[in-house]
Amino acid sequence: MYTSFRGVIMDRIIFHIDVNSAYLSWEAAYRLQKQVNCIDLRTIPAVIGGDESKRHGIVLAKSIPAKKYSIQTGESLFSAREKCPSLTIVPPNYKLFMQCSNAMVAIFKEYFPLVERYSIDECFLDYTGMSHHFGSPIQFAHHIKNRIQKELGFTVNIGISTNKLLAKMASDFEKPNKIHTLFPHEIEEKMWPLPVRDLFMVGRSTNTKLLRLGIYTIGDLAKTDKTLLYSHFKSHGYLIHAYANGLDDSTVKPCSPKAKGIGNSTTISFDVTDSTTAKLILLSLTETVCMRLRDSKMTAKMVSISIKSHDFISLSHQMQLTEHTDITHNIYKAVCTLFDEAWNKTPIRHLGVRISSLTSNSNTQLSLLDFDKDNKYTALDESIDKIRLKYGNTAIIRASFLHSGINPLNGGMPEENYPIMSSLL
DNA sequence: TCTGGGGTCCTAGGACCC
DNA sequence: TCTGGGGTCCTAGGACCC
Repeated sequence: MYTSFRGVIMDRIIFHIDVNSAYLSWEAAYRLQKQVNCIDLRTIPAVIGGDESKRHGIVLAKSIPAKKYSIQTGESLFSAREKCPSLTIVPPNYKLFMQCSNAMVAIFKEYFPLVERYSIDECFLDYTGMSHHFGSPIQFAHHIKNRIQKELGFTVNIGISTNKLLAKMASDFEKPNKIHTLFPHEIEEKMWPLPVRDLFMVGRSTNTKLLRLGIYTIGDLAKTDKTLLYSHFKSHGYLIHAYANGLDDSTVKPCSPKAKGIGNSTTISFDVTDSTTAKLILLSLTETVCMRLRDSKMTAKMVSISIKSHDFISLSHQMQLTEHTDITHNIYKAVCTLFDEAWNKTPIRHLGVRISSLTSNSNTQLSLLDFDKDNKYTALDESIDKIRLKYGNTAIIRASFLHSGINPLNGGMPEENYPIMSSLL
């Protein structure tokens, strides 16, 4: 709720727009546009999936016919194929996905000064006070949905309500290509009968615990005593209780305020059993992370690594640097120390590098002791960044990667000389 | 050849201080 | 020798989202 200039309390009108099976729809629309007489992936059991030979073989998006075989996003392609042997599997094309996402956002920006890009395929819009210009919320939702379908070739669901949570829940109702409202007076009828797992922020683990407590539907949760929920879920209990009752006072925000951290990680196509190889992969991850850091004009003080072993046991280790930096060499030194301290010699499946405690690079002070050395490294990083910007990421690589068989820049989109997706959002 | 990658937030428990 | 207690900071891990 907010007070208008006349002092009248008005309900907000929030839209949540969600692309139906985003990756799959985008690929399908692209193929239809490029090729004549080709089959629409949305009409057959099909998924977008990673490369199994690289151990990236999971379902990233599924068609509605694939969903009928109970194929789930995130499950292995191996098990998806078991459920549906005739399944069509298509690799992801992240460049295309970014273009489709950007094209959709461009349409929203024709009407809305403020678009919250919640993810690559979801946006929140604030329609409050706009009925005057564009008609009733439902009329406008039809207009914008039809425009996207006609001009971009894919469908969206639109949820309409008085806050973001309810709008998001509404867009998740029947799909595809549908508009739903979930106003407060409709909560009891439309949201409370749903399984509690369908509520935003009730994940697998919370769901299991709720079922054990005899809480099966969102309505059950809404009517559960808050203090009981607190005793089992701490502050998360209060959150899901409020959500089950349709309460959310967060506002539609312009893009992402500022990143709290930058990280890249990779699943390696083989198990790594020696520290030389592991550190080479960590270097490639550090390079990408640091390029993104410098690109965002920030410096970092916290460095963390993560290791997932061949048997899927994860661990992480972190350390604070003595001062903020954006120098690849200095961050890599910390990464190596962390790895040596953390690795217990079990074969490694996955490695990650993440930096946080970010601050603007304009207020970073150089250490007096290392002043000359740091200046040299800063100049080196700068020239490398420039060359890569101008001639591509493979134009200059560290000698240690030569003949190593390891990608010199790891993280972001595999196989593509393309900027990191999240940094474009 | 079953199980990705990029994020954010919260909490338990230990270290340390007075 | 019957083992304070409050506070802060840090870390690792886990939960959730897309």
